[in-house]
Amino acid sequence: MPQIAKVIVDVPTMQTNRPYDYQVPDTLLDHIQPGMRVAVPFGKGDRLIQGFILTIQDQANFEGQLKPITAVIDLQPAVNSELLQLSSWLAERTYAFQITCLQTMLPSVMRAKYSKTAQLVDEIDPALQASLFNGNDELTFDQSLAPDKLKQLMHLQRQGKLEVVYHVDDRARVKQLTAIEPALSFEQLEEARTGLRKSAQKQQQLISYLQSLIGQPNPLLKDVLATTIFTRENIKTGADKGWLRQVKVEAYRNPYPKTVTTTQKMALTDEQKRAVDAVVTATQNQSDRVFLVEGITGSGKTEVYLQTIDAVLQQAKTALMLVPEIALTPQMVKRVKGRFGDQVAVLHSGLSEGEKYDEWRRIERKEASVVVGARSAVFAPLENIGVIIMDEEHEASYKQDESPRYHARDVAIWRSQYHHCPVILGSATPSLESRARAQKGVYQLLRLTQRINQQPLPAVELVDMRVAMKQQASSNFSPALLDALKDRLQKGEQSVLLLNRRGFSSFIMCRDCGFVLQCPNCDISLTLHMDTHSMKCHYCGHEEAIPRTCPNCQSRQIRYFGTGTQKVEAELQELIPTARILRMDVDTTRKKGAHAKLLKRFGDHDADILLGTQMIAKGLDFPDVTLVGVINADTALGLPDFRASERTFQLLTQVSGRAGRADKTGAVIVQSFNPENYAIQFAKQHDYEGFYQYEMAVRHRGGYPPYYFTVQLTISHPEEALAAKKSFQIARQLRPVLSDQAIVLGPTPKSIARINNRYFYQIVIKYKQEPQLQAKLAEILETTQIDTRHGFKIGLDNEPLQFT
DNA sequence: AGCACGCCGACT
DNA sequence: GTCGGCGTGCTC
Repeated sequence: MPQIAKVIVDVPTMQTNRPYDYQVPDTLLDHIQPGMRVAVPFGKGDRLIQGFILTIQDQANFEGQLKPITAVIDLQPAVNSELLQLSSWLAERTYAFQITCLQTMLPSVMRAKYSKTAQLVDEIDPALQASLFNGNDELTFDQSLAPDKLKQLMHLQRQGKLEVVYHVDDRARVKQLTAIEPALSFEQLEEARTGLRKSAQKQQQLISYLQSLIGQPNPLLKDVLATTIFTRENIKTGADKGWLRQVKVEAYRNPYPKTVTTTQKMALTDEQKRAVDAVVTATQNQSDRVFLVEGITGSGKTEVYLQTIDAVLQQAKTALMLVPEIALTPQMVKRVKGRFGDQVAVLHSGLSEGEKYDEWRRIERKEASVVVGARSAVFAPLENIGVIIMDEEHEASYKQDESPRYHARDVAIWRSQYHHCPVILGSATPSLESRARAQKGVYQLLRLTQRINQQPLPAVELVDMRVAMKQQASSNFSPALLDALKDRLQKGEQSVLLLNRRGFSSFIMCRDCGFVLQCPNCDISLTLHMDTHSMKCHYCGHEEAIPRTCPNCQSRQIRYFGTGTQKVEAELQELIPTARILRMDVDTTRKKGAHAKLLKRFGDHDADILLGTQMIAKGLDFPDVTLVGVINADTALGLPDFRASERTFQLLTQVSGRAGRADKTGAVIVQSFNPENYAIQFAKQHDYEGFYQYEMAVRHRGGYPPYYFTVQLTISHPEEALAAKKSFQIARQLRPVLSDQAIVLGPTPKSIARINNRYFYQIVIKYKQEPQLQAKLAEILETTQIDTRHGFKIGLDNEPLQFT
């Protein structure tokens, strides 16, 4: 019976976003399986591309002549049945191509690279061969190939003297090392010894050494050379005489070679114990319940995760723990590895491609049963998952900002339903979406209100910058903050300074009264557009002139808001010349490992003040930091995004938690032009619940998530008028299928209206229940496919986090 | 994406 | 007359 494989091909377009039928050659029949990568001919020229086998069946849907699969790339399926199903779901939910989803789930080295070579199949003029092929008979096509040479090649191809050969290169390489293995038995070696001269001391010793290896695991050559008296030459002699064999062994690139000190379970508080018990009970009952652990900083959320993982491992299941990229510090890894040892695999962007591949293989081979990783680790090929944990679940980095625009939280919940296991979402400041679900009973709320060390949360002092500016204009430092910094310097204690860089220069604020220009219709800040010299609302398109004086207090001190870290560093150095300042921002942490190095230097007291952007707010824990200063609390508030308050609250709460975590009490100083703003006030009080209630009312009033679902369409074109026209055309198509409950915002131009010479427009749909919406959006994507030929790009983001 | 087919302007 | 421009259609 002929076997037909349904293959998803690596051609990310709308038209090819479906399985293609291929014939399975008899030679491949016995080991081909769904989930394997294959190389298949595709299109007129039969160029070779990578594909994924979805299913194997005995009937083809396609009427025409089927092409055979050229080769199977994998020995084992690269994607198991669960992840295959997940890729379909993900493609549908995020409006992405299934091939893009499949590639996203795998380490990047498993994505094929393509190349094309020209191969001579007949004799040609030797002079031509010399000039074209440099004397060889093969030549790779690349961008450096001159057009006239290309012409000559095509001519030869038409004459049948040259063939174009396509290559699919799997870059997934297994690292191999050489090991030493005795080739003879103990007795045979002894026999070999008798043939030696007495003086051949080294060889005698080598034989004894080989005898001692029998029954032992084969040592690596490099270890033998490093730890024994034998040289490379001795080993070679042994191999030549047939005493030993040099064998290739697979090795993992180990990103954490240092042995970690084991750590012990900590005693749990009653609250922690209750949380662990609740989740562990769920794991025993195979329940796919979602728990929201709302725990203040220092309440020991991590210990709850670790003990839950421990219980899950005892049930012979596996565990997946997601952590935001910036929180995935060496300290964090050490803590988990210290508890669970070598069965932990770590996946994050700091690893090389090869290291990621090796960690992935360890998981796939069931050598690792605990996975710790950032967003994409949610696709780790674990089987029999017992719990999925997502720390800092409110973090925006869990949402991928390119296709497939998935949220790791949604994937985690999907997988938990597949594995019948619970999910823990943990945060000191849960996203409103999650907290609201806990309110409705969709998730189960577990609160940790006590700090482990029984210390009070640090006192937060608000400094009104409107007042400070009057005394000392144009300084980023209020007298209060400056005095506190000097005080810590004198005591030999450390300080952390946060510069909030979000919303840099994009909005304007009055320096006298803190007034931020708002849209009259939307309760959202207007964004400054320098290209059109106007203030615009990104939601409704409202536009007005840039004010010269403050509409609130008539001051002329109304201007763009924003400051860079370098400028602040220079200013601070001038104000406190003796302070050793460490600056941490995108510029100083670009290189691999730079982030960790900076943190280590600070931990080693190489500096007194750590100055940085948001990245300093996460997870770092230095016992000698007794002061946290926030230079500008309000910049995020000026963003044209309804989540601005939520982000500000989260950020302030997080940095506050950095102060005085050990025995020393900490202080927090927050500079703000809007000290009365509710997000800042609730953060000062460490009152998440209060903020949650208040913000929910604001969201309710404005009709924003979690009261509404949202979906964002982005339309772009090199010509602005065409982008605008197409957007309105799409909006017109949408309205008829929507109910009265749905709200269509826009089309409006995006805040950065032009990127790479393309003009961007967006449409945001807010809705509660629109059964027809998903299908209509998919249809729009389909029908606008023709337009991509004419320079249009249409993108869809389900539940966007960024509205800029 | 990338390849072939197809239909119009400036060259041997 | 042909070479080659890129608009259009299709890929099992």
